[in-house]
Amino acid sequence: MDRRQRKTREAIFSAFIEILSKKDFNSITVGEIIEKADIGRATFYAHFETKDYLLKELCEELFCHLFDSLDNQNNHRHIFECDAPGSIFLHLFQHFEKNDNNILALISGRNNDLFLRYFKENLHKLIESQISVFDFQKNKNLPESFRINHISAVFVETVRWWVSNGMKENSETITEYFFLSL
Amino acid sequence: MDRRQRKTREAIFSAFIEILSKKDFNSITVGEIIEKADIGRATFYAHFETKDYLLKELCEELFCHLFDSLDNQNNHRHIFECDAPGSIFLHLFQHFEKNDNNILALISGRNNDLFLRYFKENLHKLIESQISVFDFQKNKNLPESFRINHISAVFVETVRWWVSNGMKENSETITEYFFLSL
DNA sequence: TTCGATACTGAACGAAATGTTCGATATTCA
DNA sequence: TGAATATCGAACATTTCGTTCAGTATCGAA
Repeated sequence: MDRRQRKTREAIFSAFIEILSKKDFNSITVGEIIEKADIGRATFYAHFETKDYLLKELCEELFCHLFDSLDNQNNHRHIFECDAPGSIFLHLFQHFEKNDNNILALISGRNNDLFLRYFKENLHKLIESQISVFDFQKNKNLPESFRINHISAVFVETVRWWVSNGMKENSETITEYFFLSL
Repeated sequence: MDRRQRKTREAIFSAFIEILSKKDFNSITVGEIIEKADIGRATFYAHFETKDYLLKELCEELFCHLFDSLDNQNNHRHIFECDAPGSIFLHLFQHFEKNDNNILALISGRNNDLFLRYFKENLHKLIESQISVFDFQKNKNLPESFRINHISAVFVETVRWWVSNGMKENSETITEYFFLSL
């Protein structure tokens, strides 16, 4: 990708994130974004069809990054076999703790539902692949699709509670909460 | 309230619900609503300041009704003592099953996040008052605010799963799922 | 370094939606 | 019946949207 394109795209994302942490998504205008990003109006529309697509691409960028980095760690784990099974969830909490990609500004702002929904969708696949970790609650005879939805929902809600309560617990403790509450 | 006001308000709500079940909230215009409700533009704004307030008042109306009717049933229960503790959740599922107030169109449409968030807020209070029902999972030593958030989240997600999977289970079964998954 | 390709600028535009105003009309309820 | 009030509906300024286009700046490959 052209360096100019990268810079513009980055400027738009960055402006958008900053505004998102302060204002409701619906009330944000394209005019605001291009002013803060300091780009021309036509340029914005050359990159993103609408405000909704901008949001979609931002989410994809953020969560693809997040889950890709997990996959890498996962591969390392397979190679060195140094991690406990299920520690992938600890890694997730640690990512939030480190606030990679300013993700905290988004999932703690007033638009957090927007992001947590995307997050949950991505989680679904991860949990499906890790479902064996949760065999301990298999005896309850609940349908598998129910269980997967349940587990990802509980994870997302654990994150929500943690963040909105000031993240006073460390990532190990919150991981424990997550598994205990399942 | 003046009969004219009631009729107008009802027409607006009804039109809004119908449109909500088909379109994304953000893309709905006031023009559409007043056209379907068949009222004058000025009349709409005499009733609701903005589209967001309309949504807010709709939610309040729906969920206040729902929880008020529960309170009544609850009082009956106190009087006759014929129900098992915790059956209040069965009653909730039954309300959805009967599709009171067309609530299903809303929580199964593409805007269900909007309503489920409001629903969860209302649930919070209910669950706080019913927390003794969940003593069985108290031994996990999780903070009470975490537990309350957890329980309401699991309830909401159970409803979401149930509805989006076509409500194949009856309300007794889904109540069982809810309690089993806690 | 050059040069063709491409991305950005910025102003201007029509279209659509917003929220308000106001005089005229219709309805309500006491 | 009559005073109060809700609705109508058209008109209005304002804001936002999404597009167009000619001119300028930047890029990357040769």
